[in-house]
This record gives sequence, C-alpha cells and structure tokens, in this order.
Amino acid sequence: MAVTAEQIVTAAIHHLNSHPTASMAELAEAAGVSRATLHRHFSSRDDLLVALGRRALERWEQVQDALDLTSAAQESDPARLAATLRDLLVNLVDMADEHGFALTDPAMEVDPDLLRKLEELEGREMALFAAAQRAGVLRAELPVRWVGNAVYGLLVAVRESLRRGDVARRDATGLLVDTFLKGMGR
Amino acid sequence: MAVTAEQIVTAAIHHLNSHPTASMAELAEAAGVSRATLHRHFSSRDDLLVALGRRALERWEQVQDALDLTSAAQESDPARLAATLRDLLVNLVDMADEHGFALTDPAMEVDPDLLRKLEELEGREMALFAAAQRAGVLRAELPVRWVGNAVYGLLVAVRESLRRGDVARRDATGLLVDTFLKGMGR
DNA sequence: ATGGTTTGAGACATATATGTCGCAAAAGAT
DNA sequence: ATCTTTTGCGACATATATGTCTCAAACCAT
Repeated sequence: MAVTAEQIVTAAIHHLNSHPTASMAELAEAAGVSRATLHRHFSSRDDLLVALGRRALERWEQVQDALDLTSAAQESDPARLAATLRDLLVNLVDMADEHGFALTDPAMEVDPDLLRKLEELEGREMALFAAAQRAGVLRAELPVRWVGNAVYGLLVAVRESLRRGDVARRDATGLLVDTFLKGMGR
Repeated sequence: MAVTAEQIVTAAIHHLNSHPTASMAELAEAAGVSRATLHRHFSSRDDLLVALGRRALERWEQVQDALDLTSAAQESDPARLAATLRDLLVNLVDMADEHGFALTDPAMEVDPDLLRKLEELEGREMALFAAAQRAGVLRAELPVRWVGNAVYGLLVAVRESLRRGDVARRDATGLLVDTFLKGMGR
C-alpha cells in the first residue's frame, strides 16, 4: 500500500493548518493521492474530518498517558505537580503546532464520539489543575474550568504566534509556560 | 425601512456566534428577513462576511478611540498605563462576547482591506503594550507580539468560557484581567 | 513473467448553496 | 386615498463540491 490512511490524515492536517477551508480535491492533492483514492479511505468529508479530530485527540491522550496524568492528579507534592504541569504544557505546544486547526475548527464539535472523548480528556486535565491548586502550585481562587479554558486560549495564541512568524518555535514553549504561571504584569 | 443593513449584520453576528457555518437562508431567517432582501443588502456571502468583519473592527476601533489609545501609548506614568490597560481589557471582553466568532473565523483573513485595518489596530494596541513594558507595568522580557497574541488567546478563552457556560458574564472581566496580569501560578 | 490488487484519470450523477428575477402584497409617504 | 418603495415568495439558473463508477495502467508479491 503506497499511501496509508494515516499518511493522508497527516497530510490533511498539515494542509488544513494553512488552508482551513480546503476542498477534498485539494486535500487529495496535498496527500499526493487521487480524489478517488481519498474517497476509498474516507467515504465522506465528514468522515475525514472526524478522523482528523480523532487523531488530534489520540495525540492528546498519548501526552496525558505518557505523563501518567491520572495518577499525577492524586499527587500532593507541589514540586512534582509543578513538574508534571510543565511537562504537560511543553507537549501541548507540540500539539498546537501540529494539530493547530483542530483547536478552533467548528467541525470538531459535531461528532458525538469526538465530543465525549474531548470532554473526557479535558476532565483529566482539569483534575490535574485542581490538584495543583490544592497543593498551592496554581492559584486556588480561579475556577478550574477557567484555568482549563485559559490554557486552551494560550495554546491558540501559541499557534497564532507560530503561524504568523511572531515567535520562534524554540521560544514558544518557554513563553507559554512562563506566561501561564506568571502572567504578563510585573 | 423596516430592517436596516445594520440590523441584519447584528443578527448575523449573533447567529454565527452559535452556528458558525450557517447558510444565507439561515442568516436571513435569523434577521427576520427574506433571502431576497438579504441579497438586496449584501450581494454575496463574502460581502456579508466582510461587513461583519468590518463591524467587529469598527467596534474595536471605537474602544481604542474612547480610551485615546494612541496618546495613552505616549504616557509614561505606570498608574495611568495600568488603568488604560485595564479599561482596554474590560472593553475587549465585551467585544469577545458580542463578536466572538470573528476572533477565529478564517473568513476574516481573506479581504485585504480588513486585513490592513486589523493590522493597524493591532499595531496601536501593541504600542500600548510596549509603553506599559517600558513603564514597568508589563514584563519587558516578553516579546510585544507575544503579548498581543496572548491577549488574543485569552479573549478566545473568555469567549469559550461564556459560550460553554463555564464562567458567569459578571466574572469574566475580573478573571481575564487577573489572569493576564498575574498568570495562574502562585 | 504472471496474477491479483491498488491506483489514477475522467466521466457521471447529485445535492446544496448561491445569486437573480418577476410579480404580487405590504408598508410608507404625501 | 393614492402613489412610491420595499418586501416576500417562488421560480429559475448556476456554480461548485461531493460522492460514485468504470477501466486501463501501475504496482506488488510470488
């Protein structure tokens, strides 16, 4: 098999990052594949979009699993929690860079399965934030959901900064972590 | 004239906030107007979208003008700069709430005029951020463009929080300002 | 080399949103 | 009350993306 479904998804993600409204024909071309072949792998456009979303969520889950997020959320040692938090952000920058468009594309909110998974992953992450708040790593007076959404927003900022060339890839991680923890005021 | 173009734009913005991919027919209905009348005001969908973008940028400009942003950026008094900064954020929350979808919709980046205006307004805002950095109100070690993008990202977070009902409208402003200045770490 | 599989190219049908038009009804002005 | 303007409705034409299908060529395993 010359070009696998996985590769198509990858190519589609990359292309959609710079051309969010690309047609199937464009995406086929971006994957170096005919339109017919594209349809052999994904029967409809929605099908493909869902696959992209699934991929993005998979990646995200891998990040969480690699950090053993669920057990980390049971932790109470501030130092360890802070480290986990930092690691999480570092990896999320990669996510934002690679799967950027999935952050804001409305198509990600149509499939119920995707939505469930999204909420599950969000939930795990918020558990970590909550633990960090209890341990005094994060400010406890902020609603956890706000913390979660703010992280999401800052990732959008990272993506935008990289897309526009405002920030070097090397600097992005540091800026995110730093801004997340300390804000921008003096 | 029963329904003005302005009103149509307003209705369209509101509808698009919850239905980002709405068709012309839907938008006509949302405005309480026939499809034909909608086309009498806006010859094409792009036309309408550009009008929406223009409206959003107008509001943004009004915010900047009301705060006399350009002269405020010449200021060197930390207290005044901090106050202006706060006022700006307060008003931007309104923007994000009303014109939310314009924050992330790709259609906003197609029209050259819109893009120019956007960059102009962004420029003015960054001048303020830069002044605040010089006056020690904002941390000077952060690239101004990152500051600008981070504010944008946090506005996306605000919008998302409100849309999902995670945060009460009354609390949004405080959370944004607070998070912007102090971050989320302890 | 050969047989089975996958692919690309193009034709084809379809659906859906878009944009236009004409005309009768409603609204508004004087 | 009448004249003018605006609106809604439905028909119409169009464009464009989508999804399906066929068949010959390329590919691949053995």
